[in-house]
Amino acid sequence: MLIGEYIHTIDEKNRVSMPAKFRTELGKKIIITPGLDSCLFIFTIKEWEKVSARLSDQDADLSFLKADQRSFNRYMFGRAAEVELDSIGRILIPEFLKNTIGLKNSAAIVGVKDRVEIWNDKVWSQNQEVVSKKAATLAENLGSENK
Amino acid sequence: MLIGEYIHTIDEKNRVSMPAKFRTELGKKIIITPGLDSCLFIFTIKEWEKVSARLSDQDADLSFLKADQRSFNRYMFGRAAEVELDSIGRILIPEFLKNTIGLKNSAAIVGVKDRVEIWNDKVWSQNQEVVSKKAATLAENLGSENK
DNA sequence: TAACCAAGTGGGAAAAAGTGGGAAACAAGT
DNA sequence: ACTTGTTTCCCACTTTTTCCCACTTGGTTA
Repeated sequence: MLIGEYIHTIDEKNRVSMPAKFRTELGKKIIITPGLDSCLFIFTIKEWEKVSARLSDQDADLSFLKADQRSFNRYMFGRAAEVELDSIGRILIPEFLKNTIGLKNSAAIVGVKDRVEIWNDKVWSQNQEVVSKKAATLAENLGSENK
Repeated sequence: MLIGEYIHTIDEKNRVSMPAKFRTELGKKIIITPGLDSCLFIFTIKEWEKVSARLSDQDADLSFLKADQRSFNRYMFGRAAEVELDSIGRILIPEFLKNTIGLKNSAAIVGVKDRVEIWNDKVWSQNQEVVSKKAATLAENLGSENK
């Protein structure tokens, strides 16, 4: 399971070290896409296949309109990239993805169970501050929805 | 069952000794997360699997489509860490978790049935004072009511 | 009371992880 | 073919983490 938060540098060549703890589970090749809430999503190849199959499943009840589904798919697929880890575990972040979430030279790399997220580190910590205050409430809401 | 309160030192390398009484029950690997009420939770791997499964199920493959689920998963998994006890029973507290609850060089380690909690020792003792006063009042009220 | 043991604390040295940068390989345009 | 610029690969430095050993303290036992 991918968990934990790491702050790593993005160097002038757009390289970032994957936290060592993630490398075994991620494997050598990964898929990186723009995510939601201004971060990037990183999936293992396997996970990506699952996710993309479900997303493009026309019958799936994703609770949004078909037109929306199409645009959403363009967003997810059209801007996805397959990236390889170099010999010491770094990945190269495509320039266009870097720009979409305003990455500079420091990123938060976060394990969220089945995926990894990449954030502008400042945005990440601000977000977490807000969320941690709401955590109790969120937990309760999810608890009741999951019924 | 995990019970009792211990005050232990956090050294310069962020290490804390698990109370010897907890070690057998906790096992070699544990999960440490931010808890509620400004403390950290420590779970056994088993307990963690139960907790995380319950809180994140929904539509597992596409759980990232729901905003609340995303925030909560980020909080839950992004700020969790799998930690191993060293040969003499110490754990390493990740810097980011230490900061979230303002840990300095002394911590209260408390057994709470299925989990262990870690508190800033001052916060812990203040909390306990408040609670014990309430307890006394409660007891008195109960005593007179029970007439 | 001395010797002993278990638990907690501290610190040095080796190993691993993260960072930076140069040079080879490749591509594109002139 | 040559220059220019980008990408990839590799090496080297620095910092952090991990592993191991040793000291201390308090309680127990001979």
